[in-house]
Amino acid sequence: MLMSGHFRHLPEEATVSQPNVPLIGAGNPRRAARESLSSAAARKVERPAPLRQAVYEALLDLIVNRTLKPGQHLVEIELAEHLGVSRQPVREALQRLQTEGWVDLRPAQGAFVHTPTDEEADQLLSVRNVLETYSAKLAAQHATPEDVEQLEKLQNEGVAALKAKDVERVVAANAALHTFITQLSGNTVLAEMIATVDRRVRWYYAPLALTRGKDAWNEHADIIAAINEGDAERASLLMGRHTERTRTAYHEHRDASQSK
Amino acid sequence: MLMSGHFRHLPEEATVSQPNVPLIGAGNPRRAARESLSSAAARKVERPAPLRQAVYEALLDLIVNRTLKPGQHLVEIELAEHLGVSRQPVREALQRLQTEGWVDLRPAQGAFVHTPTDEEADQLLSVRNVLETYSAKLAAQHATPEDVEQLEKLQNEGVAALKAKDVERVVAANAALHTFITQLSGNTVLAEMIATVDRRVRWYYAPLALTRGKDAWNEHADIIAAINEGDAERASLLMGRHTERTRTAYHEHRDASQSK
DNA sequence: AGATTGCTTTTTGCATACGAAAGTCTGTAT
DNA sequence: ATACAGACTTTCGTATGCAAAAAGCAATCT
Repeated sequence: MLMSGHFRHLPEEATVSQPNVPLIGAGNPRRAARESLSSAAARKVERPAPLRQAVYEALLDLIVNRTLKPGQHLVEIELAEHLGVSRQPVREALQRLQTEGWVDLRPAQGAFVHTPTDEEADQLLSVRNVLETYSAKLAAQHATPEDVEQLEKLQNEGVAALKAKDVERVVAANAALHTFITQLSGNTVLAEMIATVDRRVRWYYAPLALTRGKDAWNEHADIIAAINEGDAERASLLMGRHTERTRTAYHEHRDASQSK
Repeated sequence: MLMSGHFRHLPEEATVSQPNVPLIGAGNPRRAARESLSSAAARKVERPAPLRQAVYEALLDLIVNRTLKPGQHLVEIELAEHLGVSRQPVREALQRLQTEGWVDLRPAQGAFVHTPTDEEADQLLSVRNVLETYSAKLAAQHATPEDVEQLEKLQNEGVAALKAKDVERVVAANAALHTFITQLSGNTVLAEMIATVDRRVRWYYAPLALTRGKDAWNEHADIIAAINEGDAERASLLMGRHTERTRTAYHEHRDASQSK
């Protein structure tokens, strides 16, 4: 019977911008909820993004940062009350999360945070690698000297972060570099696809907290060189090797942590 | 003001199984609507699939077969009345169609059938080719003798259809062969991704009504041979060439029909 | 004539309500 | 003590209702 407005399975101080807006009295709940939810992402849109968009982002964030755990049953009304909206936008957000693979919707039972298997994680990783390899090829064909300059900037940042042993910075720099290459491909469909897959891959493998060291950044340097020379085949080949090594590293790391 | 229950922009005899169920009197509309909509796909599910699933399939079909034209504004209540359900399941189906790229949802304006640009179509085709090339590689690594036998069956069917000059049969055989290879890859994530992309590619290029002739099937034969030998690199290489030629053929065909 | 403002109509977005299905618990019979 | 039946509870799925945004339209002003 949904005691108080609280969200049962969440820590009291959850990581949402404005959790648990109380919907006081007669005011307009929609307006209030929208104000509270539509932070960063929604603000720059001309026409206010619908509530469901904000709900989608909030839920995705809760899943990615593991406030909502894999396998957990998501009860619509609890999510709704937690976010200060009705069930409807929550449902629509869950629909979208399902098609993107973040939750499973079981008929007449509701939504469950998707639990990835090792197999599925590996398959996604493979697909990402293939797509990234292709994006490197295209990037080599399209990159301008300014683009290469930017690549080298990102590369330097990564190496610096590595030297400073700042793991978080290394991860960020690595993501930035790879993302930039996907965008250089000029194929927006491809870039978006990689972004989507990559987000799930990171989610799956995040618990491993793995970063490859200097080797990875040497490989980056070679890839950038190939892009600079416009050698598409070589850029593609090197990216293929690079991502494949990352994949192997994940496997070894996982097997090691599983057997202990 | 929504005269009669009709769907304004559709021909009277639309291509849905049971259009315009009247919802007579006091009965249970949900049950009735479900019965009428849940043809083929939904029937085999144990627990009855939700209405939104049937609505999704119906709408996707209407879009793919171009009853609903690119750019057309989809008014929720018209779709709802046409299908004999309320707006809610329609909304949820539209959500899903958006994430899959079939419709664009403009805030406060509703759904519009997505209009593909030449550029987007080509990008999708490129991505599909890359993924299919990879799937051929994996297929060569996994295929059993029985699988190869099945491949050859499909190949023979295609060649026979070609000889009979039955375009529709050729298209079907071609799709079946490619699909089977993606499944042989053993990577379900990959296979589903290809299926999704492929469906949109076919939609975009369908107006061209293009089929490559004997060459394509010779290439198929070579690919199957490589898979049979377990030669992953060769299968991959050949599939890459094959899909690339298909892409070129599309381009030439399109440019020809555009300039006339 | 063309642009502009204010009103009306249409359509979306969200909230609420209700019936139905799945899950849970309790009591009884064996 | 355990297994089964039935009522009870929870939660979903869909329908309906209502406020607000957008689109259309007409009268007015320049």
